Amino acid sequence: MLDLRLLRSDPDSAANALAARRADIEQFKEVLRLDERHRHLLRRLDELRHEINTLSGTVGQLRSRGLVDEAAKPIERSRRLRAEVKALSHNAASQAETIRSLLLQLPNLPATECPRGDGADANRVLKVEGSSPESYGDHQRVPHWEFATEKGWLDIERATKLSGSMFVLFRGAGARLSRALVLLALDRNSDLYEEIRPPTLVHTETMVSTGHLPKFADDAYHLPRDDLWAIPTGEVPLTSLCKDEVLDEADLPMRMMAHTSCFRREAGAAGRDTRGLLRVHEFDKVEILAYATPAQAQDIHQEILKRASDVLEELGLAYRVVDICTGDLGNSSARTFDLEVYAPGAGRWLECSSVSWFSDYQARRANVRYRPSGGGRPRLVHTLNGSALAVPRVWAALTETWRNPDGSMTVPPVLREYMGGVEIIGG
RNA sequence: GGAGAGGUGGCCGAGUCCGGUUGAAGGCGCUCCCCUGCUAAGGGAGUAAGGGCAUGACAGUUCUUCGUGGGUUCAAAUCCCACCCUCUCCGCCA
Repeated sequence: MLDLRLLRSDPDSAANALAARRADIEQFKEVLRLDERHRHLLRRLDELRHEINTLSGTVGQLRSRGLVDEAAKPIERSRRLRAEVKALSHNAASQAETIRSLLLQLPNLPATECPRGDGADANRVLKVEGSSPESYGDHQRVPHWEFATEKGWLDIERATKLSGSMFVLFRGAGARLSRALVLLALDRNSDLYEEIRPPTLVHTETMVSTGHLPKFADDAYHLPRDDLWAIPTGEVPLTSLCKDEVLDEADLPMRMMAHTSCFRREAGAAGRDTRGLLRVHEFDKVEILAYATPAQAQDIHQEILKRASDVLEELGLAYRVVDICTGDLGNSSARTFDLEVYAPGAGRWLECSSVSWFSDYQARRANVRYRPSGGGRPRLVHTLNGSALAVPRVWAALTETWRNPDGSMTVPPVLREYMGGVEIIGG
């Protein structure tokens, strides 16, 4: 959520920033208009309440001195004022609600460094690491959905039988490989990031805090009977972990990681990227996330990016870093670097991590604050996160990249300790 | 799911029966100052959040908030209703 006072004090730059990401400017202007009226009403209410408070003080004093008759007049006046307050405060409350719901729909302001542009075409590739797409052998250019099923590592047909299309099932060495990737990602970050195993079902409010609701309700699974939502990412519970808390500045940055299932309805994506593991409804992911002071935020952003890309490097995968432009930025983000891993069999770059800086947009919704070391008012933290490793797409790129001419797969050295020391699978 | 107890400021904890100068005693923590050669101990002062108005800044002023929402009243932490959450016991269950 954006800071209303900031919008008020500099509406033009806010409007420009929002326009850069193609947000609804009319909605933004409506917020400002309503806010103006709302504040006017608040002022009037304050005056009325002040008078009521004064009058009841008077009544109390008169009565304590036994002057009951003298109290009749202020009581009568106060009673009339109360009626007025009731009527007006009803209006004020509904105004505030409208303002909030409009505000919740407005996306974050993109960072000034964020490349301008209307869509994915304007995203900027910052760097490319590892083998070039042309350098792979024919044996690596086989898509995973062809050989992995054959090898018994992946069983999409049966997963579909259980849960429908776009659900997948790993088995045998494939399942173990999935688990190995999770363990690797956790181990590589356990030096600084506290491991957390959060709930995967959360309240509506928790989903609102990260910005996944109210705008993107269609993308998430909802259990109406208990009004719980299946998290689309570990970012959701981690961001709200310290909801309504005031942290000490000395505790920042506060780093956390979580391995969870992630659930996505992928509404509107039906028929797109549906082969194999390219786009699935449920997947495992290790998320890393930090609360930081505004001053620490940029360093942490780079730190998360480095950690996420280091794992890909260790796995011997080619990847690139993409600086997401304003028009393609996620709703809550001020700046995002996507990591895309190259899958030679699928023949394309697969987005496997979005490393984002949310400024105070999520923290304002979740109300996560810190008290500055020098004292003073609590301030909102900044939130940052990224996938340390999202299993399916990395699994896909990995099995394709490390595929041998005989159809077996060499287990990358870093994964062997998690694979029972095995060097080759499917031989 | 049943019975009981409880939800108060950064934390602990009074106040709730008998509504009024209590935004809230006391303590802890924290900040500043004093004292002590250092440390330990001691003394003093300050210290909730959010919003409106106003301001160059500091100060100021006012409103709201004692789990949440509603009600009664001139006046609610305190009375009434509903709901949520926590704890203990019982039941059920991996």
